[in-house]
Amino acid sequence: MPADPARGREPAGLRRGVRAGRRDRARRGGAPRSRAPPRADPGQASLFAAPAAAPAPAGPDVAALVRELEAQLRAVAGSPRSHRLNLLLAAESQGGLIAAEMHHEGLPWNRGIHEQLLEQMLGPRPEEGRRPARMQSLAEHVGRVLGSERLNPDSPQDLLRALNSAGVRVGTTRKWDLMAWAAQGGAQTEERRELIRPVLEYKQLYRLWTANGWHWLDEWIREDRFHAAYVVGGVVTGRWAAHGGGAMQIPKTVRDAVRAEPGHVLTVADASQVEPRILAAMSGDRALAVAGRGHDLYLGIAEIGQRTGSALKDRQAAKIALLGAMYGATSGDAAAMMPHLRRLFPTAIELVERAAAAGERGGQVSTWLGRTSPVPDEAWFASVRDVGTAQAESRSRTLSRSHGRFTRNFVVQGTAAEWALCWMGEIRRRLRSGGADGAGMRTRMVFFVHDEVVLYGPEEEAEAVHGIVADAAEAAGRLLFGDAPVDFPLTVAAVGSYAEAK
DNA sequence: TGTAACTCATTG
DNA sequence: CCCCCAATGAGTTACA
Repeated sequence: MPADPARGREPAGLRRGVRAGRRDRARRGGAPRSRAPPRADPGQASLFAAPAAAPAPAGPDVAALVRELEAQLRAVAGSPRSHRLNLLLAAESQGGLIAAEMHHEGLPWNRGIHEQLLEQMLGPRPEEGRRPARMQSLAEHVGRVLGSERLNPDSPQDLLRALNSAGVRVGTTRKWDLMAWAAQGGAQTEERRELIRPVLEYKQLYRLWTANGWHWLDEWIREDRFHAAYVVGGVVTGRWAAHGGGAMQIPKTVRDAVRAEPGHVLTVADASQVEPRILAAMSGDRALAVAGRGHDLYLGIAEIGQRTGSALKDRQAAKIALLGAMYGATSGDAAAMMPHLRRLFPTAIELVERAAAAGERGGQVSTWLGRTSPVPDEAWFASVRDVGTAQAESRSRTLSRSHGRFTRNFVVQGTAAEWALCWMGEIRRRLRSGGADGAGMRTRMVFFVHDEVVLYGPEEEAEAVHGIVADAAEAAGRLLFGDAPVDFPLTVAAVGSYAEAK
């Protein structure tokens, strides 16, 4: 059953019911549309009770909610894909519940270990408004080395000027630009590395300090828990977003502060190569599905590549090619491998190409369960139509292609988000019905990042939990794709520290 | 002075 | 190897 990612849009009532996301905010140009009411603070636990002392809260208008629900039910009933839409609504609803539970539960966070880590890397906590000692001395050192006293390395402009005048020919101050410059040094590569080393070190410490330093600890860790505030369906594709604390970007360097208490264990379950597996399932591409059965999908492709003499002969090549196909790479190794990929997996490639073509025309695409992509705004259509000059035509193509890459990725990323939602829903159900006495287990889901779930509970439940997350992954695949020959293997680790996983 | 946009690093 | 998809957040910078 091939999916048609470019099929017609859903009824308007449903499109309001299934939130379109927050993409408008990120889009430049054009006034913010601001049609959505201010989002309720996810940290506020009570949905129904009005704050006692607050005057006339702009709480939910029950009559309006009922009207919205009725419109939604009508829209779903009138849709040719009502079964899938109902599944989407149920999954979203369950997702809302899970997000609230995770927020309430919180990820165990050992403040002492985090502080130890900060002190080790940055030095003691500085006075307010001052740099940590290690950063201050690095800043001064960088200034001396580049011959720019009074350099403020926090300022990209300052830093770029100083680098250029010291002979470091880079266009930006990005880490990768600096490393590329050093790598091109020929015989001087080592000297160049030595020159930029303190700059890179400063940048690394700066990031740690500003994103996950003492301020972050003070603001986000309460009683040794990090309570991530999720926004279910907050991303335009249907992925979860998180508001506050950078919950979806917790760097690997601080994950060692996530610790189980004695007698407890963290179970970290990570789904492997979800998006290409999703692509295999929704396109009905048997060859791609079979390539991932029972083992690493990219390795599976590499094996096929070797057998058939294709250029996709190692894991890295297969990975780059497949990611490029889903992201819409137009240059480099990924683009060069597209013909090989198309020869091996024509059905899968056709799906993403059709999604891209629809997007380039300004059309909508939809996920497996029926979430539709937004229509570009009027300015987009105007620019795409304007091909009066060479410059305008070039701009038109850039915009068109860009939206094509977005819709190309939307179908895969959005359907992967649906799978993840079903996966967590199945985990939740099994946790609640599992356990020796049937009263449910004590282990809870405490954290989620797109294709990875962290659970926390007593050691003695760890083995059962491992089975539950794996069963749930399989069940989610069946729920969405029936008996399609695609499986969803996991990497599961029962650990005392998040840093030990993966 | 206050806000919007940019820059960079981080995650999947 | 940093090109391409989706995000958040802090700090800087441009500008009204």
